[in-house]
Amino acid sequence: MATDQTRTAILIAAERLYAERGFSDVTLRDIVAAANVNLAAVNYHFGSKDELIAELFVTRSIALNRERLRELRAAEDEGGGRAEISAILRALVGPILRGCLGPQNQRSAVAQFMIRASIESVPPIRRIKTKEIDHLRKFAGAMQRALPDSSEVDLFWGLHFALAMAHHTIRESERLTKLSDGRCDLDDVEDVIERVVRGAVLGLTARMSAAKSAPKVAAREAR
Amino acid sequence: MATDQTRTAILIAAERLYAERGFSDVTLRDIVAAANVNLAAVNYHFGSKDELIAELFVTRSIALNRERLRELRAAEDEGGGRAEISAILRALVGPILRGCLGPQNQRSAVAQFMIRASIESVPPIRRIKTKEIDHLRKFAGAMQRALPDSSEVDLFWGLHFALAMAHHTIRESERLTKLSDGRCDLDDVEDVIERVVRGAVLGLTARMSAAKSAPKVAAREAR
DNA sequence: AATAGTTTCATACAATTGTTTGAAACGCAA
DNA sequence: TTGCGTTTCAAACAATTGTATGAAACTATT
Repeated sequence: MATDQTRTAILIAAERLYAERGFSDVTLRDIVAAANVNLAAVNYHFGSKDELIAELFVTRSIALNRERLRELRAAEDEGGGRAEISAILRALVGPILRGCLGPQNQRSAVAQFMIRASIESVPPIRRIKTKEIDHLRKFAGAMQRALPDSSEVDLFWGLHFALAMAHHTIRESERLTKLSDGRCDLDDVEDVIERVVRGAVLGLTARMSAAKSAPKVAAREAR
Repeated sequence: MATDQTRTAILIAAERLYAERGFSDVTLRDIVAAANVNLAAVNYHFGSKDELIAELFVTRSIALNRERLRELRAAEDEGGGRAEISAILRALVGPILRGCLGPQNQRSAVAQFMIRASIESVPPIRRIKTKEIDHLRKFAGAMQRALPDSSEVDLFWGLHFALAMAHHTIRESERLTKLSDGRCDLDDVEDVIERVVRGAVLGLTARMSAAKSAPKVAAREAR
């Protein structure tokens, strides 16, 4: 078996191509061409195309979640077991944003692949995706410890909105650049992260500290 | 030509199927089966599959934008030419959220189709999508009038985040329900709209009115 | 060196897809 | 009714895709 050259060559090429062009645009023939291996190698080493994608997703999902948890633990340690809400959210959205934005050359295939997976939702991935929820629960737990007075529902919405802003920014970065005539700088990743975190934190903390600052918000009229 | 029965039957069936199952899962044979017409009818009436999708997208895009603008104008009229920022954002995200969430039976195929289009980004749609930016500029303009002291960049980010929260909520409604064990009620559309609008407005107005309320937000540590 | 197990390769297969074709059916004016 | 343009239809076509096959090449143990 040696070093599984062929196997890993396929994995690397598949991840890169899927990350760049999406699942629906990339065929097995594209992958084996990029990996410089024979077409039949995919079925020989992985059984089927779906199993290749599944293995890729599982591996990368673990890697991304590990990085997120690493940052979360670091933040918790720094705060003596209780992390700031902003640090928690930064740990949640930072890794994916850093991996998908910024200078082209230092973007990570892992993060870009995961975004594709979260966008396209191809069958083999959909089947696995349930596990992601367990991962998010850890962040929900940390948020609850950071903001013990907030309602659970509000916390879930805050978590959800943080991911919303992060993912949408990655997916529509081109549109935002065009809309703003380049004035929104998507290459300043740390600035983007702070904007996302700030937006989410405001939504989570406004009830307690800034409830009266935006009076008209709750007013309903139309319909 | 009579009433173009076949043509419209194809359009209706295609919109419903695409909205329900996405572009990649629906074949022309699925569409003509649902529409009860012959396979060749698609190419006869539309030229190609891509042109069918393009016509659908253009039509529906116009319909959704019209509804958004109608609500925006209504809000502006009520405020004597200057709409509240919350009303502007409500006009932006309300129509799509109302069309995609809530009771299954009263969801609109238009809105669901547009979400699919914004998610999957199939070639014929990508080519047209530039026009959407012009539409968003109108909302950016209204926001600028509502918050003349805000920087343009912040306004664009606010607009972007509002759409982020709306679209992500539609796409990941199932996950949010599961994550929160059903405690986040996605069927209460008006509540969802208020949460999205509130989140976006807070981000836009916090600098002026609640800057000191969330002190730690801007602090950077880790790395 | 010989052999057994693993891996690679060219090629073929079967299924699916969008598209085309040419004849049949239809609608309607002359 | 006749004739003509439009629309429908069944069938076939060409291209693409994931998968399977069987022989060849390779590896390593005996």
